[in-house]
Amino acid sequence: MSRIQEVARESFGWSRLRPRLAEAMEVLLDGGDVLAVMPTGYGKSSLYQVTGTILDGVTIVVSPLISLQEDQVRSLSEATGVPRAVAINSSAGQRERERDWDALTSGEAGFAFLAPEQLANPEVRERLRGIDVSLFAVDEAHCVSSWGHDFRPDYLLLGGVIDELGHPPVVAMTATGAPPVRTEIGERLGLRRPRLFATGFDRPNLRLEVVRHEEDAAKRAAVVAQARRSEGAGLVYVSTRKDAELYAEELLEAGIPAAAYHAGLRRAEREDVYERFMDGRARVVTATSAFGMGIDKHDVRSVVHASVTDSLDSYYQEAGRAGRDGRPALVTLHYRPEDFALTRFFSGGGPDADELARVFGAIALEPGMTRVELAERVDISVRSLGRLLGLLRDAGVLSGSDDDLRAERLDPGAAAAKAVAEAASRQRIEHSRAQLMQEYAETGMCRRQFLLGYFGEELPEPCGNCDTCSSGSAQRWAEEHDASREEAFPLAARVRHETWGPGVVMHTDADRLTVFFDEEGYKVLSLSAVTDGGLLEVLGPTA
DNA sequence: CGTGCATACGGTAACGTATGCACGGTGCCTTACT
Repeated sequence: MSRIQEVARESFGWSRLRPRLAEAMEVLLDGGDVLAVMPTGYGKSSLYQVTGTILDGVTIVVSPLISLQEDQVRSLSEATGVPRAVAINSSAGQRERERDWDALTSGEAGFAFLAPEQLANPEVRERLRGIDVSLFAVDEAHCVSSWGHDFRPDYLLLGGVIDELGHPPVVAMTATGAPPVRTEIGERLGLRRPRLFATGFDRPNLRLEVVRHEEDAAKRAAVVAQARRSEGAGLVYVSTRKDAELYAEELLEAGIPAAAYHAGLRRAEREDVYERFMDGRARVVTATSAFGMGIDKHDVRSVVHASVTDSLDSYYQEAGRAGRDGRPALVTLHYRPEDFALTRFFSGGGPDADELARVFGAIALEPGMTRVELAERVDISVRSLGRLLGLLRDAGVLSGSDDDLRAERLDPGAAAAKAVAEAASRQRIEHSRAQLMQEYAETGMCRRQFLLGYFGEELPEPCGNCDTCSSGSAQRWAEEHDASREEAFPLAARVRHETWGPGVVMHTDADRLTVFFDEEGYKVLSLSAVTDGGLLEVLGPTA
């Protein structure tokens, strides 16, 4: 413990670490795994920075964005008496990359930042085997759950990489994550009895508001009006690139220094917008979800959503960029029920059963092909192959690492059918997350009570700082739903439903019970119906 | 699934309405060309 405080103080200049951080570091130094769910600004990064400095050997840090990796390397280089940090990614030339690998092998460098795509590369993994890895950190670990399934399937390979390295202590860090997301991170990474460090989610200085609209024009006008009259730095989150541009134009015309941000901009433009937002030249940024990770501006006074997001996890992450300085800030969701069409589209259609069967058949016939060879053989892109392989793995018909795939003894058609069922279940889960977003938007209860409940925290009284509290709706809701608390379904209890199968109790308030079912996702049940009908059976507490 | 744009339609001129169709987010990486 004294060594932890000493390194924190002398290398990083922190006079005193938060007790929870120091405790988590002790777990890591003892060889244990840690799942840290802590807000931005809490000092999550110190977990791998301090621990990695104390441990001999190399700390691997998985980081999703190259720009983030650069920030992280810079941050370590400013500390004193800390091993050198390198980022291994496509922005470096051949020669520089060789030098970095040499530094890692010789022990001169002690931190390596990589995106999961790097770790999917067999050559990179071969090199890692020649290095003494003493700590494995996964930053922004919610990406495992939100991106692993389709967008960046290599996130699902991290568990295998950790195994290959002999399972050094692993720390997974994220600022957001409802309990099912945490569970998934732990399972996907193969964490061993991870110690969970979850700090409070409540941000009392954020005023929460929701406005429902019927007409698109009315919604647009309301969003613009609010962004115009907001004070200080503001963010407007939209769901398409085109809308980001449109809103920015409209605000500019109204004399508001605004700028659009989305992934369609060139890198230099993106950096420019970011810098202008940071120093205040662009007071309002209208952005897609691309604007987010790595952004650390403390005085954002408002976050306006011009549409719903795919889940409350995403919503609270984006809205939570307001008021990090602790001073009052306003977060407002403007939505139309039609907005959900887009989130449904983004969650994707079902996979092609024929492609799945071809992939499976090709592996059964000739194991040991690389991904590129396999993609050529079955004539699909390497990218969609990654997604199909993930599905086949999850369906339990494929095993082994990527360079050594093994197919179960099964008819390709049957294997494909299992994978299709797996995808359908995943889609139901996605859909249920959007459903809970809608429940939040339409609830009469205190918004904060609802939101915190979603993240597994209880707020005993209505908060007094949201629109339903101000309108009196939250109070009425609390009175109407003043059922004596039913303790038959305690928090985190493992349950089984007649039709939805096994699940875990996420939340109870008054007469409602929220359960996350393994294969269906969230369901909000009426407590009395469940109790009277005997539909839900308690299997026991979760481990 | 919803939106927005282009084209077709009807009935004889211009223009509202109907139908069809493409498009919609997030980032690594690599390799061939300017």
